[in-house]
Amino acid sequence: MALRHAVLAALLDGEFSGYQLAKSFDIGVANFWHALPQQLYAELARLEDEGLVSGREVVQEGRPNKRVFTVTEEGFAELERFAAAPAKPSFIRDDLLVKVQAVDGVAAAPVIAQLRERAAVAEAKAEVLGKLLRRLRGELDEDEFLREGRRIGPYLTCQRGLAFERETREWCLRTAELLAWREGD
Amino acid sequence: MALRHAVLAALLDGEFSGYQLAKSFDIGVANFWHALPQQLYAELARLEDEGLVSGREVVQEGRPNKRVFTVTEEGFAELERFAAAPAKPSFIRDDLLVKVQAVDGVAAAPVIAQLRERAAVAEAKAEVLGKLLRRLRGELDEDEFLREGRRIGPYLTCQRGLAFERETREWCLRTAELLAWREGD
DNA sequence: GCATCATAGTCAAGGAATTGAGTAGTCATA
DNA sequence: TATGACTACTCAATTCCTTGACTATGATGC
Repeated sequence: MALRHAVLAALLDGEFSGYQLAKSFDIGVANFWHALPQQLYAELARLEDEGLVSGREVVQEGRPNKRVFTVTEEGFAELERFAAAPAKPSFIRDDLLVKVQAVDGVAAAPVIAQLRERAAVAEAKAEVLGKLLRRLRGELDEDEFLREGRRIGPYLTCQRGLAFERETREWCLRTAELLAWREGD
Repeated sequence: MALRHAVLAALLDGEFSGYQLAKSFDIGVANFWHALPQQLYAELARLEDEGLVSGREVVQEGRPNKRVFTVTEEGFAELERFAAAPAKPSFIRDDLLVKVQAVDGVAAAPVIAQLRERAAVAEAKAEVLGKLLRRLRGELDEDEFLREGRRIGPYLTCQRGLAFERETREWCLRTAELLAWREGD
């Protein structure tokens, strides 16, 4: 159960509601953890139950009220424990790679189309991440920020995400070209 | 339910038993899909039930017998359908990145240690993948093989895996150095 | 004055994955 | 001769994740 730790880590940047997390998970934390809204709500409820986060009602005008959460002392302690514990090996799951693995045995055309689409998605995501990086470091240049910034965690993970998306794009395009060439020839 | 497709894709390269798959998943298919032995056995049983693979007993000397599986016609058809269906977005889950995200709020030392360990693991995996690539292309050079080979799927996915591991290594090392420097200063 | 979208969240069912233990034969080594 | 390591596979419990539908308010467009 490590979604909880991803949530705690995301909440280090301030108060967020389940809804906000569900939105922002897609660009920030989603570089390394993905979750649907229902999961986030459920996890936040559990975390609050266990006293690792505390929620408060925010009354809003012009839209429904929301509950925002912050990490408690116990929450920090839990993160601390988690960070010091041995990490389980990461894993990727990608339908598209399964399809490429099987491409010699199935029709290539739909796989090529999906590779190109994925390349476009990766490019868009890379751009978003690039902007996020510029926003995070503000006026400073990268080296300066990384030496002196007081909140570099998200920056570092975004760097990783950006590199990943760029490479996904390159590989998808290369692979799509190759398969298309083999089809046409 | 897409483990089944990863299994089918893996079985395109020949007959394998659950045990063999469980081993080789770690180097080949595990670049994009990870599964424990129990899951593989269960999935193979289900696939056989549904007629997508067919198993046969192989009597062995000096070790327990095993059941190896091959993809049936229906299995191919299922793969075909899968390859043509829209791919769900891939996702990554990585404890270590969660830890880095949270690194401003927790002790950095254990995170640094884990980054270095991960870098070493990634390097080892990159080497294995490099060897696998050389083995797959045999005498040919890469371009030639990709133009003319008749089984390039695994090669392409290994390329992606190799790039991923290399980048994991670079990022882990850079990040570990940075965090260590910030600690020491 | 109605439809639609965005915010904000909830509920329940079912499938998939992880955890942990267990069986059983073979082989090397100490 | 017994200890551990490897092959080969199984079972059960639990936890986790996904799918899909549902409620409700306010804002915006037509």
